[in-house]
Amino acid sequence: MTQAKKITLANEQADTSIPETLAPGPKFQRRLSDILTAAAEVIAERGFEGASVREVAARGSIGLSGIYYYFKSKEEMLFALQRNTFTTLISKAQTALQGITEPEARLRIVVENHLGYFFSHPQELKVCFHELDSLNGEYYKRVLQLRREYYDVVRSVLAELGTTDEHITSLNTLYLFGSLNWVHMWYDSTERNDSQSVIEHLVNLYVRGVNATP
Amino acid sequence: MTQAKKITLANEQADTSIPETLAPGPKFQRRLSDILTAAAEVIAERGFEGASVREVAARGSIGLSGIYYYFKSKEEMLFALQRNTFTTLISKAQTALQGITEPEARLRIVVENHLGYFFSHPQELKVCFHELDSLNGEYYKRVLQLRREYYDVVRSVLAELGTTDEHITSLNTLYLFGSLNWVHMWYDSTERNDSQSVIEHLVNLYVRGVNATP
DNA sequence: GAATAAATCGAACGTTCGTTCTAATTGTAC
DNA sequence: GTACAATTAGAACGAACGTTCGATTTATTC
Repeated sequence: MTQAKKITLANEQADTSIPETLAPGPKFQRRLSDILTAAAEVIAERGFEGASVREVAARGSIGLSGIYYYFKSKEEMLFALQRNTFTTLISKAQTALQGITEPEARLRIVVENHLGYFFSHPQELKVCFHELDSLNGEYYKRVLQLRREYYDVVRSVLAELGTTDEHITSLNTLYLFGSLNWVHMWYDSTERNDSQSVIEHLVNLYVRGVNATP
Repeated sequence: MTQAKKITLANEQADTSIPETLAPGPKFQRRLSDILTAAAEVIAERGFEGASVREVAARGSIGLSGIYYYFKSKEEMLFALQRNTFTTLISKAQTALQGITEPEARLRIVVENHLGYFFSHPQELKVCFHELDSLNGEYYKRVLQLRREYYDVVRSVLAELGTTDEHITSLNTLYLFGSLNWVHMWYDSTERNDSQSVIEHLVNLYVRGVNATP
């Protein structure tokens, strides 16, 4: 009954030690994931305020009130979407970085990871990009924390690359995030816009730009 | 009576040759400008869909229905805001570039112009950054055209700086816009965040990053 | 100061929104 | 097949939205 609340907010497993009924249930998770995909589509297209729960429900093949079985509010839906995206980005980046030591290769991995996820999940990234401010209170704080974690991953990679000045490295990290997140405004997957060259030229820009003292 | 429509959409002067009554009237323009400032504040804070005409009216010290004396719809208000911002950005950049020939100096001027306008009008730039997709039809087309004009100004400056490859120059221009437009997500004017160093490091990054063949 | 235009106001309209509630349906274990 | 929980459906709520309209106030011209 309070399943949705537990899952999306705390992600804590039901610690009931009764028989063998999988607590959240794989079916529940699959349905929830479907709804989040629909939500990403609608919110990316209309913005969070402009997206109606009714349209998310329709595109998720569920009734309007059915949404509220999985989320206690529209805002919690947005929170779950952003939380999923950032935790995925962080864990994928950390996995891909493991064992790689060469600084330029590590930067390439970070850029590839981010843009690769954008190419396959453009709506999710666009929503995370646009709608942080649509969250309030605890939701806002927790997503902000995840963004900081992700930011730290990228900054530590840039720090190894060139200058040792912390302030400059921080600025460069923020500039890089700008470049990365702006891609959705111009990248057109229907044109033969080579995704690999987008990645390569961005890496080149920062490899050359970060190095060398003035 | 249909003054608002003429001004905001076509900007055509009333060609009545009667005596000496200034057609649009400076008072009309001043009031319209006040309302647009209020609109920028509210839309920057709540997003276009989330911003209510009622709140814009209240912050502009005018009644709800008074807004519709100046704009025929909420969407036209957003259009006027974006049009003003981009035409200002373009004309300021062109003026500042006049007579300057050194490529690096020209890039510095472009970055200074954009960020300087952001530091003094953060709400307006945030709105332009976020809400292009909230416009439809003719409004959308005309703002898109202005963005392209501004993009061309910046691209031509970057083209003089280094590589002669058109495709790479276009990519670098888009990366630069990303870095520039992302600033509003992290720049805090209350902290002693030195705005000049933000400009300088970004210029350095692109001066070094654009040059040199792989 | 009367006449005309510019600017503002207050009330109301139909619509859509997020959310809730209760009942019905489906799946699952004995 | 009966009992019970998980899941969905339908109808309804009050609130807030963009927009319109007629009347009223303010400014301008003679």
